[in-house]
Amino acid sequence: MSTAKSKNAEMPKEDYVPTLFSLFRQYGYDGATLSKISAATGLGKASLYHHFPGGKEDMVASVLDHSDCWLQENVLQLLAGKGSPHTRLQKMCDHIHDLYAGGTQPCLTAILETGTGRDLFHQRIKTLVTHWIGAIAKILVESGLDEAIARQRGQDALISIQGALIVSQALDDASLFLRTIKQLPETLLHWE
Amino acid sequence: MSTAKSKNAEMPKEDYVPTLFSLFRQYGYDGATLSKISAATGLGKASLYHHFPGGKEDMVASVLDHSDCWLQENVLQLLAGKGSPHTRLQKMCDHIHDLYAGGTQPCLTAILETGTGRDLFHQRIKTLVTHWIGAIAKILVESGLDEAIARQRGQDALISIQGALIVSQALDDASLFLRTIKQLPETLLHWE
DNA sequence: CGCATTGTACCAAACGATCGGTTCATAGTG
DNA sequence: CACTATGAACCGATCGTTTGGTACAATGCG
Repeated sequence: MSTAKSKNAEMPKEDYVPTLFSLFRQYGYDGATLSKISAATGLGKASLYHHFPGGKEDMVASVLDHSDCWLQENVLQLLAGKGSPHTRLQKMCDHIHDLYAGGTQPCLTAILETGTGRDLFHQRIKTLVTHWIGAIAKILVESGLDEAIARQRGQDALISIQGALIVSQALDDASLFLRTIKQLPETLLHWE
Repeated sequence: MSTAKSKNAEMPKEDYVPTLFSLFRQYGYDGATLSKISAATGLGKASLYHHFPGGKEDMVASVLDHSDCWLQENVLQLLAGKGSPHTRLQKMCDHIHDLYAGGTQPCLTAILETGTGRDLFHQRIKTLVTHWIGAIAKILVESGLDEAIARQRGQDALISIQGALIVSQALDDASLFLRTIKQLPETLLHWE
């Protein structure tokens, strides 16, 4: 009986990362105050500093570690694996769908590129996005597209995902996002 | 007297809107503190409250008024005007290029959809984006596309613009944004 | 075994700094 | 002079952070 909310359950700090992830993607670095974080995690401020000695910056860093891990498992390994390119891209889109809760949740990296967060995490985000684009471009080359075209389409893939998230949330209409990622594999692999 | 010479020339509050616009698009609602606003405008806090009695929320509202005006002049009137659809879309893209400084500046509406700003301005932003999409869809219908397809492509246009802005800034590479808006008219008008 | 020691997980309270917001005396201009 | 615009000080609230401590389980040792 391990999952129930026991009062004295000792939680390693990884267990709080999903909650932090949800908070930072919603409020951003400046907007996610320690009070909000304390309320959301159920931990006192001081306890937060026990798990994350570096404070708020440390928390975001942990969330970004988790994001790097997500990208590795759900995109990089997947795209480099077995199956037809179309199938692999399809699976990537399924994982993207889950990550953004069907278009109802914003993107962490996008929101961290604003305000104070940008100064602190821009380089990490740049690296993450670069790897993502590179992995898509690679599978497109593998399936026969020209190198330059593949690189452009890798960029276009991220553009579509990020743009669809923003517009979907501006319009309160997730169907926009769903349509975009659904047709993404065909769009990327289309000839000429 | 002419416009130039008075040392303490009275500045109507509209003159500060561009500075506020630049600040809010860069830092967001939570990140743009009154201290930053005071420093950027050269006005003391009291003077800011003289021009904007409603405080920070009032300032953002004025910036959004300005944005509504921009959309009206640079998109809605333009797309409803004379010239071939392609030419009009081209001109719209030129204005978009200027608005976002060639892809080097973030989007105000996107950043206001985060943190505290979302609760305050979501409805206004939703209306603005809806009008933008509608205007693009209308000109596409006018040039012969099916109504449903035109509506989708109007959404796709905003998705591409917003996405390109985000990815360009994540990668420190404005060429991505430039390429996207350059090929936007052809993409929107393409047959089939 | 008994019992002190250590280490972990947690929190209430308070820190100095800064937040958004307000007031007011006065400098500048007509 | 009257009046407007403003700089500067101030307000209570909240910011991120730190201190000092409690509760408890595991360990060391006689």
